[in-house]
Amino acid sequence: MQSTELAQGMLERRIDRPVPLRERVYQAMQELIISGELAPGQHLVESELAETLGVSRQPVREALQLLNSDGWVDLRPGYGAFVHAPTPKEVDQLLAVRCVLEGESARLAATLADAEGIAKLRELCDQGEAALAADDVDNMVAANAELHRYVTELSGNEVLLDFVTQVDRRVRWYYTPIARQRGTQSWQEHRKLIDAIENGETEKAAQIMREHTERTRESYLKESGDDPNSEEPKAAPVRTRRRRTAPPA
Amino acid sequence: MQSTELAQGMLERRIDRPVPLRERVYQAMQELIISGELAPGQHLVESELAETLGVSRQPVREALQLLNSDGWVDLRPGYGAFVHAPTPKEVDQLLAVRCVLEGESARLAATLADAEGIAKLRELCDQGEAALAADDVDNMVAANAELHRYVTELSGNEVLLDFVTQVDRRVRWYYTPIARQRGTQSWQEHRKLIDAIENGETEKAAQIMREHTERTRESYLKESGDDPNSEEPKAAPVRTRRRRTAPPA
DNA sequence: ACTTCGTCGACTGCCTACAGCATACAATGA
DNA sequence: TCATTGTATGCTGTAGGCAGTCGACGAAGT
Repeated sequence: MQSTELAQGMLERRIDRPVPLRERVYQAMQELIISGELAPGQHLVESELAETLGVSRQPVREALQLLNSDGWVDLRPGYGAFVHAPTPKEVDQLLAVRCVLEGESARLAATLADAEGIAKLRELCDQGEAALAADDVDNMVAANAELHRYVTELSGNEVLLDFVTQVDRRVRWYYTPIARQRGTQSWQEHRKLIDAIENGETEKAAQIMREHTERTRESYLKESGDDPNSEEPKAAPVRTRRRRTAPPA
Repeated sequence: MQSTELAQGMLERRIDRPVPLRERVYQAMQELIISGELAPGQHLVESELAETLGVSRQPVREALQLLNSDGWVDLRPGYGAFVHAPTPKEVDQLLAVRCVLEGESARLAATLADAEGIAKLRELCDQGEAALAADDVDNMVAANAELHRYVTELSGNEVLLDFVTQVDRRVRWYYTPIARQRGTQSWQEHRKLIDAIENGETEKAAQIMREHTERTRESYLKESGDDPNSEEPKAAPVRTRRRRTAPPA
């Protein structure tokens, strides 16, 4: 009967189940970490977080495990959770991995991208350059991130997209100063990349992307002034009195 | 005082805390999935698993979340956990990602590897070829996996190692038939790879590794006979009576 | 003083319990 | 006969609580 099908059609928009608490805790804690309210190395006490966020310990625990698998916190069985303190070395290695992954993204995108995709890439370029001209760093970083993400999406490899996203989450912190430093040149490179993708020049696109991301990496090194081999976390672990401290790694 | 330092030195071996239950549950379930006892698509009921494994639901939940982040099971909030049913497309994409990641591994290894590392690689080759000659597929697969892993370790990039391991876990299933098919040729390629690494020929090593893993990927396609674009899971989801079924994705 | 031992508080890991929703099935009406 | 509504049951999400262990601190012994 058509009424049935119609009804089903109307219900097709998935019913949004209430978001589990663990998801919301995850979001909240991510923001607390980004904002620096939870300092790198700091010991995260489940009961405190639970009280602060107004939930029980269980969703907090589950959120912590999520955060752990995303690299935001380190979990030491029996000792608790600690805000992850990235070392310059780790960031450098992440940027190196990003370089090869996105190189492959560009290569695949060059074989697959259609006119629509190209148009969207160009528009993101416009947005980014407009933000640059307006000295609006936040929007420039956002446009940049979305452009890179979208290239990977155009690669048609969802696993690749997944990995790139993982890397991206863990280095997003460091983009702002880099973006400020790289400025105009970065967007010129984007333009060339898009041209190569449009023309289906796979190797050239891959090459451009690799060099582009490699320069980002160099920018990070210059900007941070850190020894890329340093194993020292940038922020020293916080120790408060009567607080469990991290055991020897 | 030296006695103090001595004592600390002796304690330096980390105290092995009893392995948390969630870890053991994780292991157990991984094996159940690999052995096929838990079929792809099957709904995993927390209380059943808890009873089977003799623990409460909590560690089971935590193990499920671990398995989720490692790609073994899919978690749908409010609906429960389902054994991940990989599609040929997904496996193909994973192998494609592995290809670029390990290519980079080889490149870096060629710049860093020392004599000791090279020797270990050669030994793994010996082991693998011996296993091949003895028609011992399991050991051959193991040697192959360890060789690839060790190349990445030699790259000196721990993040890269982490990512390669992730990919590896998710495709390990499929190695056995491939290894059987590729046989001798695979180990010849390994030898050439090691030579290139030893000689510090970075680009050549990377090239060899990319082609080597690319051939693995092609072998998978041939062996499985599946359309790499198929979105259909290889094993149909199991539905039992009175069982919660997967909601529309 | 310096070390060693014991005590205390704190936190994690795990368990049990309960509320609410989802599904399957039966009953009801057209 | 088919669609719809009601009902029972299973399962997830969350709360709260308890035992074991770790770390800090102080007391006692050397």
